[in-house]
Amino acid sequence: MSHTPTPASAPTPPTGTRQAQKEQSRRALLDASLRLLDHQNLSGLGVREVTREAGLSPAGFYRHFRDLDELGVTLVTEALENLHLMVRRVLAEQGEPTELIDRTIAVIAHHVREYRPHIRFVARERHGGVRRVREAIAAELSVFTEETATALGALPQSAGWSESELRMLAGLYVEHMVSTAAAFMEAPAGSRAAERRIAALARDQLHVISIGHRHWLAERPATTE
Amino acid sequence: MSHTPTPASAPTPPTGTRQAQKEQSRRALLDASLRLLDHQNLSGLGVREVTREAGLSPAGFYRHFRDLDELGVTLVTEALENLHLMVRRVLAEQGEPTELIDRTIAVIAHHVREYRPHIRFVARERHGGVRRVREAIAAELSVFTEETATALGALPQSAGWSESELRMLAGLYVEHMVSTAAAFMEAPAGSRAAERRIAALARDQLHVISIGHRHWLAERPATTE
DNA sequence: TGTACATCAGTGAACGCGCGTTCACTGATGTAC
DNA sequence: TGTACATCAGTGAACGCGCGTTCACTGATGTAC
Repeated sequence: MSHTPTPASAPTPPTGTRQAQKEQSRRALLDASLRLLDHQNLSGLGVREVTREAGLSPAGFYRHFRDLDELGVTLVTEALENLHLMVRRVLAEQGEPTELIDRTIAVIAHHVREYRPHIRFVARERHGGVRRVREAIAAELSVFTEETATALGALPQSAGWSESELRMLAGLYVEHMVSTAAAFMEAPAGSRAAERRIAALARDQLHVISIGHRHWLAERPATTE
Repeated sequence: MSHTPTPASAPTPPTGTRQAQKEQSRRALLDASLRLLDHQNLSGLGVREVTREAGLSPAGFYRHFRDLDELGVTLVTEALENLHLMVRRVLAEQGEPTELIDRTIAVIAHHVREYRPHIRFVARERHGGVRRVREAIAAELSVFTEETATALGALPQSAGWSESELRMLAGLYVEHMVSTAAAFMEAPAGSRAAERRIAALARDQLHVISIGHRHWLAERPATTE
């Protein structure tokens, strides 16, 4: 913190180099894993495979992680931080429903473009074979639903809604966001045409939900709650 | 076809026994795989693992399948036939929206209870590591969306809807069915309480969509289509 | 600045193991007469 | 019905291979004086 910046190529290497190099290797392992996970499951990953892709010797792996499960958990955390970022950006939007919907979709599309490997990882492992990972994802999505419910509660069209009704609606929105992100992700990498098609579809679907939102209090079924 | 039924425990074994025994082994391999896939990915399955679970020798596997990919494709086909059955049963329902929604959820819950391993398999591999499997699932879901669109088009509240609007709405319903099935599936195996909670939530969410459906023509955004 | 020692990220070789696949075989099932 | 031969589902042994993990090591980085 209070150190002066280290000059480039000093004759005596500056303090901190070692730690920075270690961090670089760790990052290389994580990035190599994300690359391999593009066409593979977490449970299919191998130590030798990852170190090969990262350019380390197999034994080097153990300077950074006890085993692949530990690396897996690290990836989950990273991926979920990412998802978190996306949801927060969506919820920060303001304005009329129509603008709000368009900006929500734009945020999702941008986020998938920027963090495709992380998003793919979450989609793949959400119902995947590793229980600990599945539960971490479910817990995070449940937090998102709560946050979304709070945000929805602040909108004028939610006046008179109970908390559990808000959570119900939030669940619908979150589920739709997830499946829209998955759709963007499955689209051919650079295809603007596909992206536009998906965005237009998602937009209309969000409008259907939004219209349902507006008329719910007047038309909800009798036995709700 | 024109054979008489074979009497039990004949001194000379009846013709057809051999084929029936082979079929039994094949079934054992498929069932063993489904059991193993309850806590594992398709790409994590092994020939020796499957034959061990099925009670065959490793070499016996090759009398039935060329490799695990072939077995995997067979499982996909079976699971999707199952899903097909479920969707057909949902679409065959008739009546007022409220009844229709309740019966839809009942069909999904029943189907998940009956065919949990198949449903789990589809959920797990939908975004899983095997492209061919992923594409088969996507293609099948797309067929369901078309069928659902046709069924929705026959309802009185869909008068005046374009084909592409019907597909858009059908996509929303199918996506919701899938995520409801996934929710039932993740619930603790026998918990009626959890099932009831999920069903009540799904019911209200379907009502929101249904209300949106009813008001769409009057309130849809200007630039649709 | 220079020197002597400590740390520790990364290496290369070695291990035992379970894997997928092949092979020649066995014996119950099926068929022809 | 009985007999002699054909079929082929399932077996057990064997193979070569890549895996995860360990180990003693090396040499660049860091520290104390």
